[in-house]
Amino acid sequence: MPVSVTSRALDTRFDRRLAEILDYATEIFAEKGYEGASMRDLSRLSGISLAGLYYYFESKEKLLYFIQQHTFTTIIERLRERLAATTDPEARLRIFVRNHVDYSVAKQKAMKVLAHEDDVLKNGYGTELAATKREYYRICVGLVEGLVKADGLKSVGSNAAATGGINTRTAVMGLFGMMNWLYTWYNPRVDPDAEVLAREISDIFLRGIRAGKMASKPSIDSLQREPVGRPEKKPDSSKETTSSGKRRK
Amino acid sequence: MPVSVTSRALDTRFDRRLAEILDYATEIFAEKGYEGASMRDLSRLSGISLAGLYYYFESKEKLLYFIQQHTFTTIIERLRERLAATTDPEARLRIFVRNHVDYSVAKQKAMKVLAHEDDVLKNGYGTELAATKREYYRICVGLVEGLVKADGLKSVGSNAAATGGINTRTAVMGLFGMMNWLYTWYNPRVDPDAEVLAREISDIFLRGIRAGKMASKPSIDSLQREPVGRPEKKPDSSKETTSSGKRRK
DNA sequence: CTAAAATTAGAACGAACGTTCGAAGAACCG
DNA sequence: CGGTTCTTCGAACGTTCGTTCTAATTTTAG
Repeated sequence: MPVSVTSRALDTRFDRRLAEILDYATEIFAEKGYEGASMRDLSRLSGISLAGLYYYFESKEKLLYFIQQHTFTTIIERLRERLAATTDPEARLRIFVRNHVDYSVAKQKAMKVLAHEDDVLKNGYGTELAATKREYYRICVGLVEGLVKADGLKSVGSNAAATGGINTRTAVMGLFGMMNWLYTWYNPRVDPDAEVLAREISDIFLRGIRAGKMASKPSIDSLQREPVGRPEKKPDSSKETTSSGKRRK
Repeated sequence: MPVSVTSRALDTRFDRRLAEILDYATEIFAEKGYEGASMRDLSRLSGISLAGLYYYFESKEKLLYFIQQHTFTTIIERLRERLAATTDPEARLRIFVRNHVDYSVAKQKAMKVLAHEDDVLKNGYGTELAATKREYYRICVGLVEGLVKADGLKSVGSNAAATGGINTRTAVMGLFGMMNWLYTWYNPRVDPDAEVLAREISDIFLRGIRAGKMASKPSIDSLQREPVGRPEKKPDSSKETTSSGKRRK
């Protein structure tokens, strides 16, 4: 019977062993992808027999769930601790970025698994993870809105706010993009450390969403709704492709 | 024998049929991932028998290669056409973003496959795609450097340039992050169209890399080298994980 | 030391995988 | 019309997949 999911309980032999296996699993999932990695790969890497693995978890799916859930909750946990330190909007946003970048740099593989195998888990664990993810997203939106409010003015409407002429959702997703893309390119040997990196990303974002003398139009947009998706038949008009092949022997 | 890979040659029946299959393949690869999707899935979706598929291409791997190579070269092709229109640095950067966003919105699934199955292909096709990708990346770096130069000053050093205090590589990767993350969240029914989206992303990026009155330190950094990676043993000190499991019946 | 509990692993399960083969059907050209 | 070429497919190939069964081994506690 499952007990907890958070950090505690590294005490028992069982938990320590499971944690070790999860690290190995994170490694191959990051390397070969969830579907591409086999339990036999994990067996080989961990040195535990194929059947032996199943003493610690009940399925490959649950293995992925453990990894993702732990990664997510740890990030949020640490964020909450750090955010308690200040109420200044800009400082809080910088803390958010710093926290995310810190974890991405320290646990690059776990972040890759989190970002890469995002929509693998289905109805059971999938919805729970989606909720955790939404929670994290909402924290970020809250920080950005706090920032917009603190800067005074420039906010247009209530849910379709404009940040320097930029939709809040777009801005937040842009920030997540910069941070979550890290795993594809970050190389500790040539790239700045987490502190510098977080500052650079924060700078781009903060300057980016604040109004300045723009080259194009200042900000006349305010017509963007929130995500409430109504069901509908999607036409999806995409066609066109390549040619070339083998053409029969 | 393979002939071309670019846009032409939708003439023959063979090419038209292959193009159709590639569209179906893009769809399931986007939905289930390359490893997760089976040839039987593709057979079912396309209505072509399992064996019949192999008349048009020689392996699942080649299928992925076709999709990725075509997507990449099309984007670059269109970009080159559009860039010919102007020499103004800012306008050119905006064209780059617009072109990328346009394609991402119009061919969301293809972009997902491109971004998601980035490191699946190995030595043969893999290196060719990597070269194409690097070419695209270099175009973007060129545009950003042109922008920095046009803004005058602020450039520090030659390869470790500072754009408003931000490493060029970081800035470019941040931009790619914003654009390539699109496929994870963009919803045509609630989000701005490509034009608006491209403008918002460009605005964030352009304001972001230009110096302004900052809240924190202005820009004293200039100590970041370029990617020249020397081979070395990576220690990779990451440990720590979750607990909880089933604990034997 | 002994007995119970926790932990490991060899071997095998059915299912699904990518791919191939040979023959049958459809289209084309004289 | 007949003959050649292009296109399609059912059936099967060998392999690998996630998972389970059962028994043996190791650890723990009295």
